[in-house]
Amino acid sequence: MKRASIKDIARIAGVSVATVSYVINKKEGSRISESTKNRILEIAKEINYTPNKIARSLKMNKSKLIGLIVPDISNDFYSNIARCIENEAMKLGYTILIGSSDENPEKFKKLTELFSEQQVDGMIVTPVAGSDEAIKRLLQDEYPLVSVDYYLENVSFPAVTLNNFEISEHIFDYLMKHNFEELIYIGYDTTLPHLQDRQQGFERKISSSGVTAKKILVKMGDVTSEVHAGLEKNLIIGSKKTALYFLNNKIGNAGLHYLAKNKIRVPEDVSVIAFDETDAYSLFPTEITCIRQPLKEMAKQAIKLLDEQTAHFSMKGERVVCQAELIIKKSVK
Amino acid sequence: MKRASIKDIARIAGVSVATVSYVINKKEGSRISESTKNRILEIAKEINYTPNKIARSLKMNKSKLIGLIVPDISNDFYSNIARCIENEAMKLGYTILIGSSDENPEKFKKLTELFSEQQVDGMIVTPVAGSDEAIKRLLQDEYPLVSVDYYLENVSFPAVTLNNFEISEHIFDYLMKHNFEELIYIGYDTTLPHLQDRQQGFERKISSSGVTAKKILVKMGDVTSEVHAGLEKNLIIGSKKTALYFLNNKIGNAGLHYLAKNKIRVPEDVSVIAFDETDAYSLFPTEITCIRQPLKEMAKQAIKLLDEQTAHFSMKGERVVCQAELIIKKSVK
DNA sequence: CTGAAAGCGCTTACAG
DNA sequence: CTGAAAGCGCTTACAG
Repeated sequence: MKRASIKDIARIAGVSVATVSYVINKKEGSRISESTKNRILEIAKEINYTPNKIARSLKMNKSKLIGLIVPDISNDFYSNIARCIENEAMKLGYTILIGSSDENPEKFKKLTELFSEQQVDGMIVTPVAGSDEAIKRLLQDEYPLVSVDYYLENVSFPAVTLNNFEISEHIFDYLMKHNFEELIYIGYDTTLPHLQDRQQGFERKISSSGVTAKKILVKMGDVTSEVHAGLEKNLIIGSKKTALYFLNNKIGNAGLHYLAKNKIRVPEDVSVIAFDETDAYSLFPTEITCIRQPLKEMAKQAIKLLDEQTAHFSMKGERVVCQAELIIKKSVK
Repeated sequence: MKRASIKDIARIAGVSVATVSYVINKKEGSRISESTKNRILEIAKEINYTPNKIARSLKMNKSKLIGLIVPDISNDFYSNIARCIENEAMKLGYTILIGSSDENPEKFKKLTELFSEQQVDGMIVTPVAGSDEAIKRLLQDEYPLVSVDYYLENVSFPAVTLNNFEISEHIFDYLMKHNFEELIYIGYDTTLPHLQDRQQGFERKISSSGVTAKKILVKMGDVTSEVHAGLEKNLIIGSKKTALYFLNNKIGNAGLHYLAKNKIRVPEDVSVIAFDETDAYSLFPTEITCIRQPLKEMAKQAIKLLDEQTAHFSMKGERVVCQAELIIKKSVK
């Protein structure tokens, strides 16, 4: 795998490496004669030259690499946003390094270290509970950083988030139009603020309305079985007119799985609203009313914020809030 | 983002960069005195030193980067295998660069160029129709390469594949035990050999059995609508005892979506077998009998083959065939 | 219009 | 036990 270098071209063309470099990089400022330019370009093609970006990176102190840390790239939501980020990154000439943290702060830290050693120009991360330390460290080193989905309260850096609180309020209002007697909402048992926002938006409305509401919180590790157990215990078909609100896609999947398995009809027996819009929902007999996150927009903003950071690092911690959208289908009656 | 270098440590410790390098890399051969060793390590920690892998890569001609090219990282199957590859890669100290080709040979080529410029140590790819040119080029440059899922007939390089032909034969035998009068199978309209194997294994059995079988081939671009149209036309509920065989996860999703939407019961109205095992299937009211690909095993083999290639490049083109498994659930009666 | 030279942060064979 | 030096493949300010 011996690759041709700028030196080889220079030798063959009988010019200096500087000249070759100028030609390859199409610098307009330094004017090389057309003839040498053409000769160099021809030789480059002939010997199959491809630039060595690593050498370039070393010299330029820019790798054009972005590290992306998600909880789990095999999770539908994250693979979808990763795809959007990939697209936006490519547009600006960046390539994506990917790592999954499994919501584990140790792994998260390892990944940040790995990526920073690989000299990524910045990272897009979804922090996890306990990752504050690692993040502060990166910020201390003035590492460009943007968080998507999650944000942290006690650390200030740019984040692309969702109007979680407001959309949950909105969902409550939407449900209330249908006169439900009981609401059951299922979320994570977590300290992560963006997920708490989702719950609290809903809760604020509940408390000022007097409707019966049951909250089920599940551990991140064992979503499926806890969601099933929670519904088993709390969902009594035929007693009251009930709506379910699943606060993210994993919970939504587990919840719908439970309903499918137990032949509980939607919306005849119970109504459902689920956060996130995933392909999987389409296999459920009823089209699911859901909350769509504007993934493309979020990805675009994240890359933009990151790219700005690479130019001028700032700790401002501006937060870009994207607007989630309620997609009304047929699962609420 | 000025980072400490080996030089800084050397200066502070009053030793040469060579000494620092030896200590940092824990070379046992060259024995540095305990006292300088400790001093260096302490300083490194104090000034927050992290090695610059790019400089190391340049010198060593090894980046510890692997490029992964899949058709679409947001597709459930590929994000799952990507996750497995990530895990296996990490074990050997590799980091993953990701790119999606969208089954587009131009994009595929771009990604190979991008990754090779980034000096990846090798690539794991799923070739697409028309990517032969780009692949040959890589092979010419003696670029370590492994294909997963897909393989190419006219180009020889290591591949991790599935026993597609045999598992389809096996599925036929399994279905025949249930005395179906009609089989409908849906696959891609493609020249890719591994997908043809899936069809042909099935077809060989059909022709020697005399059972009625309908083949539906759909274009890769527009799976959902074509699957729906195909089923609309060919699936007549109540006429014959029928089984459906979906040849991959995208088709499986589209097919099950059609059944769910039209309230066609499984297995009462029609039986179903689907390739791949995805979370999405769990939202379907019936547990789906499916073919599980051993993703972990495939990832492990892919990384192993690639790692071997980086040590000694060979064009042998050995093919590792992994065994798919029929997971019997409740969708066949 | 072109080249010599320094330097990015490392590693390593060699010398002492 | 430690250091001087070359070199990986680039870029770029400077000189001519």
